[in-house]
Amino acid sequence: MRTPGQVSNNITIFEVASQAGVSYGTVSRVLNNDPHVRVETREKVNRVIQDLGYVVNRQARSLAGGKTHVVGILVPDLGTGYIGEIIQGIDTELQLAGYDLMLYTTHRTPVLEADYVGSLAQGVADGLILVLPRHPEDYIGTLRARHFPFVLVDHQGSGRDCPAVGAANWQGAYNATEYLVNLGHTRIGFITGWMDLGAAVDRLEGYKAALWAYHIPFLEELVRESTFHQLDGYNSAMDLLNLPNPPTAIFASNDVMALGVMDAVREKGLKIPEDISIVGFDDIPQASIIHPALTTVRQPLRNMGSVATQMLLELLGNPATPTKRIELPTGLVVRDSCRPPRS
Amino acid sequence: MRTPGQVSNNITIFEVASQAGVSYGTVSRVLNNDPHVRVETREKVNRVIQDLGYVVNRQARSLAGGKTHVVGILVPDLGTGYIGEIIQGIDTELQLAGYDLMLYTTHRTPVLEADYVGSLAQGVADGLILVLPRHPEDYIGTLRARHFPFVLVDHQGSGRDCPAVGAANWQGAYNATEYLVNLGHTRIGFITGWMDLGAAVDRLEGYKAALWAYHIPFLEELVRESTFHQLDGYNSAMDLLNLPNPPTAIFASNDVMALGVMDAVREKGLKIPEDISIVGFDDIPQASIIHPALTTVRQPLRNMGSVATQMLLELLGNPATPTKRIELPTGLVVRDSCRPPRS
DNA sequence: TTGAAAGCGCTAACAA
DNA sequence: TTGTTAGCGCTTTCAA
Repeated sequence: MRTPGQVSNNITIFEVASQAGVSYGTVSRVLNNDPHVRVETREKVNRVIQDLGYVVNRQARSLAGGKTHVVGILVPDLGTGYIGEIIQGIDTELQLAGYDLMLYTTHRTPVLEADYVGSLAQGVADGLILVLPRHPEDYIGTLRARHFPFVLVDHQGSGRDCPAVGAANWQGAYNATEYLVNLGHTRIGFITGWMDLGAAVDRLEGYKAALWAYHIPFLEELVRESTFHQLDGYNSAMDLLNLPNPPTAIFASNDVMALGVMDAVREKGLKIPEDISIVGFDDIPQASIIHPALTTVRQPLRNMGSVATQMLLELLGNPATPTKRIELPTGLVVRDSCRPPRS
Repeated sequence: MRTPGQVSNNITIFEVASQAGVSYGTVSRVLNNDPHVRVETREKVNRVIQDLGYVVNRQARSLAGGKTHVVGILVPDLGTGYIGEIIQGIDTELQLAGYDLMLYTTHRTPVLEADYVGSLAQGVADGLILVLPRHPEDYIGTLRARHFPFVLVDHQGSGRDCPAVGAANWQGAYNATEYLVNLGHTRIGFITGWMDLGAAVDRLEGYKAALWAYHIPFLEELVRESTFHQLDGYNSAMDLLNLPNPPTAIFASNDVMALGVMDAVREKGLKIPEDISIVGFDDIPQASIIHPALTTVRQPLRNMGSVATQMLLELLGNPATPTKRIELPTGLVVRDSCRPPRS
C-alpha cells in the first residue's frame, strides 16, 4: 500500500511534492515533460527539485513502465582496440542524449549472448546495440516479437532486414587489392577472418573481384582461412611464406593479423616493405604507430558507433521508423608497408 | 494494489508460483537461496523456472530492496588500451561471480564523475569500482556515509583509508631508472604524468630516489611536467632534445607518452636505441608491438582489475570487511629501446 | 490543469 | 517450512 509520508533516506518524488505543495502525480508530470502542467507549477517544482538535489530512481521508473534511459551494448570482448573505438563512438553519442551505458562482453559465448539479450530486453535497457554479434539468429526473433529496439553494428550476416550499420568491406578490400596490383604485385596472399562473419566474407570477395578485374588468376593456395587474431595471422603468414613460390604481398583481413604477419616476415629475415608488402584492414590506433607504419583500409569505427547510436535513439523516439541499413565508406590509408615487388 | 493474476507479456514470479503450486513468496525464497525451503519444493520450483524460461526482473528486485547484481564502474575514458586492460580484469571476475557491469566514462569531467556516482549509489548498482578517479574527494564522503561499497583502482591520492588497489609505482620507476644508470646513462630525461595523480608523483619520486642512490645529481632541467598523452609526450621530448646538452635517455611516465617520445626522436633524425634510450611505464599491448619494442615498467593492469573486483565482491558479501589497500608489484620489461650511451 | 490511486515485479517481515 | 502482505518509487490512467 502506498504510504506517501513514509520515506527512506533518499529524496523521493513525495518530498518534492510536499515541499512544492503539489501532488506527486504533478511532480511526475514535470519530470516527464508532460505538457499539461502550468508553467508556474512546473517552475516551482523544478526549483524544489534543484534545492533538494532530487534524482529519479531508475528502477522505480522502469518498473512503473517508464523508460530506463539505459542502452545496453553487447560486445564480443575488449581486447583489440577495435571494439574500444566503436564503444567510444557509442558512448559519446549516448552521453549527449543523456543515456547510460550497460556493457556486456560475451567473450564469444553464444549462450551468454542470448542470455544477456534476454535480460537486457526485459527492462534493464530501453534499447540494444549489438556489436559484431555472432549468433544473432538466436534472439533477433525474440527482440522483434517484443518490438524491442536494437541496432546491429558490423554484422552483415543473416537478418538482412534488421537495422544495422556496417562498413564497405567489399569496396575496401577491392581498393586495397587494386592498390597492390597497381604496384605490380601479382602473387598476393590473403588471410581471411572468421568466415561466419559477413564482413570477413565480403573482404575476401572484394579481394577476388579486384584480381579478376585485373585478369590475375585467383589461387586458392594464396588464401588462408583464419580468425582475426594476431597469432593466427602470424601462423597463416608463416604458411604462405613457406610456399615454394611465396607471395610478394600479403593482405590481412584485419590490422591485428597484419601485426602477426609482420612478426612472421621479420622472423623469416625478410624486410618490410622491400621484400614483402603488407596491407591490413581497420586502421586501429596501432597501425600508425608501428614501424613501418601499416598501409590499411580505414574503417570509420568511431563513426560506426555513433551512427548506430543515432539510429537507435531515433528508433527509441519513434519505434515506427523504417528499418535502415547504413554502410559507411572505407578508405585506403597508404603508409609505409608496401612497395613494388622486387623484380 | 497487488493483482497476482493480472500479468504482462513477461513471465513473472506469479506464473512460476501458480505453475509450481506454491505461493510466490516461496518462489522468491528459492530465487534468493533462502535455506528455509524444502528440497523437493525447491526442485519443483526450479524446474518450473527452467521450463518457463523465467528471469528475475532486476528493477523490481532492486526496488524491493534486494540486490541488483550490477557493479558500476567509472573510468575516465577508453582511449588508450590502458583502461581496456583493467576493464578486462574486472569484467572477467564479475562474470565469474554472476554480476553485470554498468560502465560510465567520465571523460575527466568532475561533474559527471560525481553525478554518476550519485545515481549509481542510488540503487542502480550494488557496488562501485572507480578507476583512476581524479576527484574522489567530491563523493567519497557520500559513499562512506551511505555505507556504499566501493574500491579505488590506481588512485593513491587522498583518502588513504579507502579500499584501493594500485601498483608499485615508486619501485617501478626506481628500477627503470636504475637500469638506465647501470647502462651508463647519467643525463636521464623524465616526463611526468598529471601531477595531481598519486601514481605520477610516485613515479617521479622513484626516479629521483634512484638518481640519489647512485649519486647522480637531480636536474630540474631534465624533468618536464606533462599529461600522460602522446602528443604532450612528443612535445616534452622535443623540448628535452633541444636542450644545449640533451639527455642520452628519456624515461616517460607512461607508454603512450613514450610513443610520442619516439616520434620526436625520429623527427630529430636520431636513432633508437643507438642515439637515445627510451623507457616507458605500463606495458600496454602496443609496447611490444612497436619497433623497436619498448622497454617499460610492467603494470599488472588486468590483475589490478581482477583484484579490485575481488575486493569489492568481498565487501559486498561482508560489508564489515576491514579496509585493504593492495599494491601489486611492477616489473621492468627489458626490450630493445635502450642501450649504453654513445661515449 | 491537477489530484487520486492502481499497479509494475519483487523482497522481507510477519503469521501460520 | 510455507503463505500473506506491506511496501520499494514511479508512471499512468481516470476523475475532478
